[in-house]
Amino acid sequence: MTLTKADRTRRRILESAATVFAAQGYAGTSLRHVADGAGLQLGSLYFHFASKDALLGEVVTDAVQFAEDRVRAALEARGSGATGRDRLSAAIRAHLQALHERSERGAAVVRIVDLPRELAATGARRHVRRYAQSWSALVEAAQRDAGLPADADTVVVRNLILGAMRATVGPRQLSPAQVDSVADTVIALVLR
Amino acid sequence: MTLTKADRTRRRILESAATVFAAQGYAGTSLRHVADGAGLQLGSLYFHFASKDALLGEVVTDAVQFAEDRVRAALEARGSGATGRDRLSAAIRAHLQALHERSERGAAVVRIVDLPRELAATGARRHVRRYAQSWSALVEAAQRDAGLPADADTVVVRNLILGAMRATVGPRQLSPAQVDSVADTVIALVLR
Amino acid sequence: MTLTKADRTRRRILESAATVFAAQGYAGTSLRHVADGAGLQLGSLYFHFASKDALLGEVVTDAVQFAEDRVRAALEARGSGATGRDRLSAAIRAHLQALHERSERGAAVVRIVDLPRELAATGARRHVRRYAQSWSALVEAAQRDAGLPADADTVVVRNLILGAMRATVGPRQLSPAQVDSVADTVIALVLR
Amino acid sequence: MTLTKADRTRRRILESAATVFAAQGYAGTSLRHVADGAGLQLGSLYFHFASKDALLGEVVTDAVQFAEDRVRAALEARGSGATGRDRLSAAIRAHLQALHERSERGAAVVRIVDLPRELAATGARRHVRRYAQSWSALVEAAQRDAGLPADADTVVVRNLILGAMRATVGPRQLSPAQVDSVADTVIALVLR
DNA sequence: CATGAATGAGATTTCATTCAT
DNA sequence: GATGAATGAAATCTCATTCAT
Repeated sequence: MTLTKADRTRRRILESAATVFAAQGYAGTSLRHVADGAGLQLGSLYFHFASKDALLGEVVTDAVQFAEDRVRAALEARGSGATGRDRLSAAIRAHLQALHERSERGAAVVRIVDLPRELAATGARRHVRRYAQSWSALVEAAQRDAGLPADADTVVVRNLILGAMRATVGPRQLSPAQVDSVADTVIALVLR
Repeated sequence: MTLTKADRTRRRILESAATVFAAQGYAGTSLRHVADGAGLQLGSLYFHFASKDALLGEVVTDAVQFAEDRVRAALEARGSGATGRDRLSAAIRAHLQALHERSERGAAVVRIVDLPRELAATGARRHVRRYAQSWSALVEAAQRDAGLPADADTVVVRNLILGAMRATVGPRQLSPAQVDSVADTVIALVLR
Repeated sequence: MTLTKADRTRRRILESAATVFAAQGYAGTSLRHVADGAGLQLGSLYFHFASKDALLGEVVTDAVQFAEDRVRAALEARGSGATGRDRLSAAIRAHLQALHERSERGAAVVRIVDLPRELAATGARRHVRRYAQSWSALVEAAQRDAGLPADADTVVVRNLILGAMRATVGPRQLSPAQVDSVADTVIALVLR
Repeated sequence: MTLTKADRTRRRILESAATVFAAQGYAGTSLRHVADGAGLQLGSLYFHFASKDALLGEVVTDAVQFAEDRVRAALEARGSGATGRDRLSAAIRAHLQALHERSERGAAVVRIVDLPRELAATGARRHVRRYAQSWSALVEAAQRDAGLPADADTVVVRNLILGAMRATVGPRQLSPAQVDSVADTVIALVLR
């Protein structure tokens, strides 16, 4: 197999860290807790990640890429002829699904995106920014479509939509059906 | 008048704590930092508050009451004849204004409301819940008005709207004019 | 009394630290060991010193000042008419006595003066340099006196003499009589 | 020839260790640093040395033998008819040259000889003691010659001379010409 | 009311050491 | 012979909390 032992351990650490970061925030996360979740001793984390900051950076990068992949796939499924409204609607559903996926992947984005202090030194910011920009494009297209208010600031609208979706993640996990229903509501609310 | 020295110190601590909690989150806040901000020694905090948790509880209670007051005042200004749409629109503007007020009062709600773990033992939860319920009522009325999608779950819609507004608070303080403009956008987005 | 509780604790920490630094070197010194020697809990050190580096800085400053005082007193006792030979001879005896004084004061200079890496940020370097310069002056005067080889580099000679004296400090404490005898030998060796 | 691969690796480790031990002291030396210097992975050290202590023991033994060889060669070059003064003078120059040789061999003796704690279990102490005794013999002969004060304790004088020379090793490497000049000064100072 | 001093638990990080491969 | 992966203990430092003054 092409997945080394280290690769598998790294992934276990990333998943444990994503869960704990999402639940407790950066400062509230203890690496001992992360290590426990990964079935490792505390010191062993440092074989795989240089510091808590570096670990956060990789978790965020990973989570953003995950959401990005889901959104891209959803848009590709719509085909190139779709309207701005349709595309935004598909993206909303995909983003929500990613957010509510098993906490080890999706939810981490939620809480951490607004903790930029610790991300300073890492490369994760680039990924976050790129993902945000792809949402700006989606919003702009929908504004041209009259799916969204045309005279509002695109960035503000984008942040409102992302913020609304972020607020749907709570302590309890939602079933896929519930996620779908929430997606319907978001779409009904913003894409009248 | 009847404001004792202790009362004034208490208020200074609450303001300092609100600022630091909002900026750094609960776990990221050190009481030394709070004490510095209040011009006190670390040990002196404990004369006024029993613990960090208790301090958080009071900050949240205080901040929620502050927002509640603003929203109530805005609604009263509309008079009792206003439509559901109008009332929700006024509440959105007032809530946003409270959120972006001087950090010592408003912003604290933002980051902390979604840290229910630490609030467990305090009375603050009651206030948060009561405020949320008053928003449910506003949303429901607007749904009856056809200002909002009538067939969506009221609680979900309420959380989406509050979440969108919460996402407007960032590291940089907004001017009153900017807050007004953001309020226009939120209203345009959800109350088409 | 004019010595606060904190002052007394600080001194206990400095003495414990001087002993341990001298015996184990900087890297080999654990602050837990220092705290034990001072009869404190580990964490309590940080009320008095900001970091291990800062503690080292104060220990070195303290030890250098101690040796400086002894040498100055000895020179003053000789009076202003003394020859360069006499003055250097008195300084050697005083320096050795300071070095072999209770380990909590003197010996620390010994091992630590040649660990300049850690002293970088502290003000201790200034003291060390000043003390070294006063020795240069003593050596130079003795060279003019023909007490020491006149054509040798003053700084090199100074370092040889200080190095020779430093080598007299070992794991076992010397009695004052032994220190005196060692001083006689040093003087006989370098001030023929 | 008969130098196996393991032998060559061992030597690389010893050289790296000598450099790092000399620069950072025993406690300040991390085996990862040593391994890096030898172009190996950390774990591989343990194939060649049983522990950090054992490695130190071999480094010290090696360094002492190196100095011993130099001194013996210098004495043999003087021939058997040389005076005690001449022999001591030659030994001083040779010892200094060994001390300032490439750091991988010489300098290690310097800092480590006075860390007897860690050497306890190893055979290195024997070598250090033997080398020190050969210096005692040199000093004693020079005392009989009237090259050194005759009534001083031989061991004390020996330690002063070795200590003075040790103090010449600093962070910066000296050129052979500088070493020669320092040797001249040491000889002028102690062998008037 | 407030401070100064101390505590003890917990945080991140480093490091010597082990062992299967 | 050497590496990769993990361990466990110890290091420095932070912090909520206590309590005598």
